[in-house]
Amino acid sequence: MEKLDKSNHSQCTGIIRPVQDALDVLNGKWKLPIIVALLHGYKRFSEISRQVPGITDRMLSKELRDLELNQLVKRKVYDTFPVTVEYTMTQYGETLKDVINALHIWGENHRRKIFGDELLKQPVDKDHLG
Amino acid sequence: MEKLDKSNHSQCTGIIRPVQDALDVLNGKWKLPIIVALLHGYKRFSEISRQVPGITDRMLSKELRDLELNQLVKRKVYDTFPVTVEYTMTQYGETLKDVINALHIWGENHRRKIFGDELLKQPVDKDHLG
DNA sequence: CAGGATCCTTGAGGATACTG
DNA sequence: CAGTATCCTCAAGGATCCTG
Repeated sequence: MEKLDKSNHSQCTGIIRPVQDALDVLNGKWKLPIIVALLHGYKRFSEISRQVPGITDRMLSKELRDLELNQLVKRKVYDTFPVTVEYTMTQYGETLKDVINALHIWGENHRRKIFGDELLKQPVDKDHLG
Repeated sequence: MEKLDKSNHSQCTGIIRPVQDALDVLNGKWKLPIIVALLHGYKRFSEISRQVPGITDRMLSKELRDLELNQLVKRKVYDTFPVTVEYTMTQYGETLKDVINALHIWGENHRRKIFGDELLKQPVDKDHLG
């Protein structure tokens, strides 16, 4: 029974998990567009659907459930006919703004950097940046 | 020929693309562990491989190429025998630290929030958080 | 309106073997 | 040592139809 490989910087490696957690919350094709829509105040299922072009009902439903499980989004059902459902960001969900902002800043700069460089050489690899 | 749907907040929707760009740079199963390893100064292919448990040569090679294309990582070949290759973060790559830090802070708090809540109810859904 | 159920496609990633 | 080449699996996401 030997020591596990805890040498030098294994504690630092522990940063990976929380960072991945944060990334997971935003990952997938639709999470971000949905979150942005909700941060802008859109609420009903069909409204979000319209605000997120291309998404299917199935995915929207699934992703909203996911966001709800992560307590980022709150779901309220109104007993109208047909039924109306209202989605809102939770207060906690709003804390994502900071993260998204950091990503936004870096991402914008990255775009300038990559396109600025590569457009001069080759028609940018489509797999490289969306 | 009608106006595209540019109404109200379509400019704000433009934040989605750069944020996704930033997310793409970090996404996938291995990007982050590799980046963290390199931020800690690990360099040679096999060293990184050891620092990122579970990764295959194929994936490591592929991800490093990807990071290199994004100019986050620099690759240097030394004419030894057998050949030695050294990977280092570029100065630009180091700018990721800020983003990763923001994700880290939010992610750690998220972990506390979700586990703190849910452990009291049910054995946490494995699909929910890694 | 707000979804659920079912079936299908695609691509990320794994396993294994090989090479300069 | 530092990869490439091939084949394979599996899950994210798409398409379509159905319902309270």
